Amino acid sequence: MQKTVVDIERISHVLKLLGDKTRLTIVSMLKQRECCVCELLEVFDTSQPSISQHLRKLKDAGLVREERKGQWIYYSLNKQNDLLALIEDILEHVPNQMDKIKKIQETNPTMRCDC
Amino acid sequence: MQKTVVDIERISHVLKLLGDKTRLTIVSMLKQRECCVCELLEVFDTSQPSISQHLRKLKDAGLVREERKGQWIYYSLNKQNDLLALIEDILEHVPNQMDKIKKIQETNPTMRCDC
DNA sequence: TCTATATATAAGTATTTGATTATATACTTA
DNA sequence: TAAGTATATAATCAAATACTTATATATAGA
Repeated sequence: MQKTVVDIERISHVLKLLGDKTRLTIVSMLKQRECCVCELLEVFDTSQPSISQHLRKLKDAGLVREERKGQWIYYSLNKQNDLLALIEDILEHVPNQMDKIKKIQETNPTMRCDC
Repeated sequence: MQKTVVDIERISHVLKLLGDKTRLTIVSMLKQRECCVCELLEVFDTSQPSISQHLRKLKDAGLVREERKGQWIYYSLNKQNDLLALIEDILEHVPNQMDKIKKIQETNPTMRCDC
C-alpha cells in the first residue's frame, strides 16, 4: 500500500537536507510552531549566517516558507509542499523539541508580550 | 502520537545515508528482495567498488545485513534494526523498483536456475 | 534622516563525500 | 594447486558541503 509516491530524485534530495542535524531539528521545531531566525539562534550553537543558510536550503526545497512580520522573519513548515506527508512521517520518529521551544519562550528574544 | 522515537543524531545520520540516490534505490530494492552485489551492479551506472562502498556504509549503520552464499554475498534489509520502522515509513513514499528487479531477473547475473 | 536591530548574501576555507583506479581477499572449479 | 570470478579495501582526487568572517539589505524608532 503506497502513500503519496514521489520521484526518487526529489525524495533523496529532501532526505539529504534532513540528513543534517541542525536542519532536522529546525524542521522538527517548526512542526510545533513557527519561529523567527533570532529564536532559532537561541537554541543552536552556531552563527547567524549559518542558520540563515540552512533556512535558505530548506526554503529552496519548498520545505519551509517565510513570512516577514515587521523586523522579524518567521519560518514555518510549508503545508503546500507535496512532500509534506513524507516529512511528517519522518518527524513522527523524531523526539519532540519541547526543550528548545521552552528555551525560546524563556529567553523570548523578540520581547513579545503575549499577556 | 509518536512512533518509535530515536535519538535525533542517529535519525539524521540515517537520513543522510538515504539522501543519496544510489543508496536510497538500493534500500528500496532490498525492500522487495535480497540482492547480491553483481545483481546491483546490473542496474546502476557505476563501478563495483562504488557499489561496495555504498553497501559498506549501509551495513555500518545497521540498515542492511550481508550473507555470503558461496561466491556471492547477498544483502538484505536488516529487520533487527531499531530504525526499521522509520526506514519502512520512508520507503512507502518511494516508487517501487520493479523495473530494476525485472532487469536483474532478465540478465540473471548469477545464472541461477530456479526451475 | 540617523542609528540600531534582524536577516541575507558573498567570499573564503576546511571537511566530507562519492567516484575512480589499483590491488587484495575469498570462494569455486578444473 | 592454479585460474577465474565475486567482492572488499586502499589510495587518490574532484566536487559538494557547512562553517566562518565580512558586508549588504531591510525595517523600526528617535
